[in-house]
This record gives sequence, structure tokens and C-alpha cells, in this order.
Amino acid sequence: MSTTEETKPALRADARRNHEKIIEGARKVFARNGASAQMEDVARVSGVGVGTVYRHFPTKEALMTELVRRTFESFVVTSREALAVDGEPFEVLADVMRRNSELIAGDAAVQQAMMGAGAEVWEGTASERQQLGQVSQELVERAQDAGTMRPDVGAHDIPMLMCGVCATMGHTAKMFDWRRHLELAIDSLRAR
Amino acid sequence: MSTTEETKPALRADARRNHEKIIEGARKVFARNGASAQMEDVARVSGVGVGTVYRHFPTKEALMTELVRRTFESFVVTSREALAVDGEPFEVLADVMRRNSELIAGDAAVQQAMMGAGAEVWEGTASERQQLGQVSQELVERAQDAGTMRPDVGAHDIPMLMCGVCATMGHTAKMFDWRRHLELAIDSLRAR
DNA sequence: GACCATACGGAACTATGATTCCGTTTGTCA
DNA sequence: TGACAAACGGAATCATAGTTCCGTATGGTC
Repeated sequence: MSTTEETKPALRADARRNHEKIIEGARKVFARNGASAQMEDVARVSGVGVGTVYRHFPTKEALMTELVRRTFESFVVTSREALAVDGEPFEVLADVMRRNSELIAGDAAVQQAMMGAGAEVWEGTASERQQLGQVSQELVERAQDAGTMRPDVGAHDIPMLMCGVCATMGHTAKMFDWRRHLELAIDSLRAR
Repeated sequence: MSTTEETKPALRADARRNHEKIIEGARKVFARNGASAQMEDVARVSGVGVGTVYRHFPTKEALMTELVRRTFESFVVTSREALAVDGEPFEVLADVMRRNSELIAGDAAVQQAMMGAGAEVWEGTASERQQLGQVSQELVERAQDAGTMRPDVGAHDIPMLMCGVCATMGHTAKMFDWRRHLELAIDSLRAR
């Protein structure tokens, strides 16, 4: 596959098993605590020792990046699915935003990543974000062609608005309702 | 003034001078680095020792809270001024949002406070936020009575949207333009 | 201008949490 | 099943940054 002759010595069975356990445990811990999650917690919840976590991921940043990367991958999937949906184009786009927001809602680490916390995480997800951008571009063009989306906004405005919604998700104030924020953001994109 | 007979032994001249220097220095450091600013830096920039910083503020949280509180006070001032402005009510409100955003823009600590980082800071500014809420309420009512603001939004939506704009301000991505985000947020409040 | 409470400076202390190290255990393969 | 490399566990280490302590300096007052 790769031109650089990657040596992949094939993991031992227990190592492969632990790799999964760590990703699963880490997802829970980072989802709950965001970037301030502790590696000891990840190890405990995953049912392995800290040393094992570090054997699989060189740093906390690297582990978090992998988790966020996988989530962004799933955004790409839901967005691509929307390309095949037959509906009013602006509503299709709005539904993608709603669907992806629901995925983000339970995960503090992803919220923080959307908000730009941590250069490594941001850069480590460049490929996924780029793919997401392409799909969004297509959805936006359809909606603008249909005349139901403002012509003076672009696909690049969507992550910016989502970043704002994520800030609301993470906020403790009871009066802040991210679903409401999202609907306002969607409305701001709607043609008048 | 106070019913609890506060003993205020009158600060020595050098202490009063240092108090100002610390607030001034801390403003710079927290504005640049947000909550992750270091007390050693605050001391150095202020031109005093760390011990002196702690003589004036018991904890880092307390210092940060005081800074944020003062900024929120200035929001109350600009918002109150707007009550006296004679103009189209929705545009008056939008201008308050623009003006206050410009004040926030240079200050990472205030951005983070708006985004709900730090329980003590949030609670320590309750009075100012409450005053701000009252003034906003009045501005919103005027705009809604004029029919230029959506009737199904409220004053409480404004800090939520501002929270989102603050997230954009703090974001490193070059494509994120908080002034653009703000205009979209304002548009989402506009009557159709 | 001497006294002394107030205030200062910054080295030392402490807590927290990421990362490393190494003795032990376990899969794999002959 | 014996050998050995791969992988594990978790105590120990290291780094960072908030906070405390105490010897020294200074403003206010008689």
C-alpha cells in the first residue's frame, strides 16, 4: 500500500485486544472530561495499566487526536449520506447540522476540538475536516441553487457556527440551550 | 455604608500603588493568555514579587474574577448608554452587541469567562450579569415593539449567542472571522 | 529620627498529573 | 513445553505552576 515500506510486525493478540479496550475506555473518559481527562482514569476505565496506554499511544495528545479523528470521520459519513437524500436542499443541510450536533453533544473532547483547543488535535484532523468541507460545499451549493439558502454565506461558515454551538454545549449556565442556539444559527443561513 | 461594620484599615501608600500595578499587569497577562496565565508572569509584568500579588488577591481565581468583573461592569456602562440613544431600536441593540464584542475581542480571559470557564468567575460576576440582563431586556422589548426584532427570541438568547462569538474569537483557524459570526448572530435575531 | 506595623520579594514548598522504567507476565513458535 | 520477544502493570520520576513563609524593607506616626 504505502511506498515507504511500513514495517507492521503484527500485534500480539492481547495487544490488539487492549488497543480496542483503550480506545473504548478513553472515549468514555474524554467524552466526559474533555481535554482535562487524566491518563490514570483512562487506564483504570479501560482496565489496563498506564504503561499499557503509553505503549499504544505515545502521548495524551496523540490519544485524544485519534479519538477526535474517528468522530470527525463519522461526521463525514453522515454528511455523505445526506448527499443521497431526496429533500428540500436547505433542510437536508440543516438536518446534517442537527445530526452532527447530536453526535458532538455527548462528547466534551470533540466540543473542545471544534472550538480549537489544542493545535495537535486540530492539525491531526486536517484530512477529515477537509473531506467534511468538500461535502458541505456540495450541500451548500444545492441549497443556494434552490434559492432557500442565503447566497452570501459559504460552506466555511458552517464550522464557525458549529464552533459557537459547541461553546454553548459546554456551558454550565442552565439558560443556555444548544439546540436553540443551533436553530438560530441555521436560521441565519436561511434565505429571506 | 455596610451594616456589617467593615474594618478597612486604609492601605499604605505603596500598597495602594501596587494594587493598581497588579490589576494593570494582570489585565495584560490574562488578556493574552486567558485562564492559563501564570501568577509568576503577572508578578513580573506588574513589577512586583509573587508574594505581593498574593497579598492583594488570595488566589489566582480571585484575581481573574476581579478583572472579569470589571470588564462586565464596562459592558453594563455601554449598554446603559444605548438606552439613551435615539435610533432604530434593533440597530441600537445590534450596536451594543458590536461594541461589547470589540471590548471582549482583545481579552482571552473574558472570552473564556463568557464561555463558562471557571465556576468561581461565573458566580463572581453574577451581579454584573444580572444588571446586563436587565438592560438587555429593555433594549429587546423596544426592538420587538418596533417590529424589527423577532418576537420569539429573548434577552437571554443574547449571552448565548455572544458565547458562541467568543468561541470564534479564541479560535486559531484563520478562516474563522468573529465579526462575520457576530453579524450572522445578529441577523438571526432580526425580524423577517 | 526612632519605632513598629504593614508590605514586599522571591526562594521553598506542595499538589497534580504526564511520562518513564523495569521487573514480571504472556503469547507465539519451533 | 521451553525459549524468548512482545506486552503488561504500576511505582517512581519529572515538570509545572499555585501557594506559603519568613527575613528584609518601608511608610506613617510620635
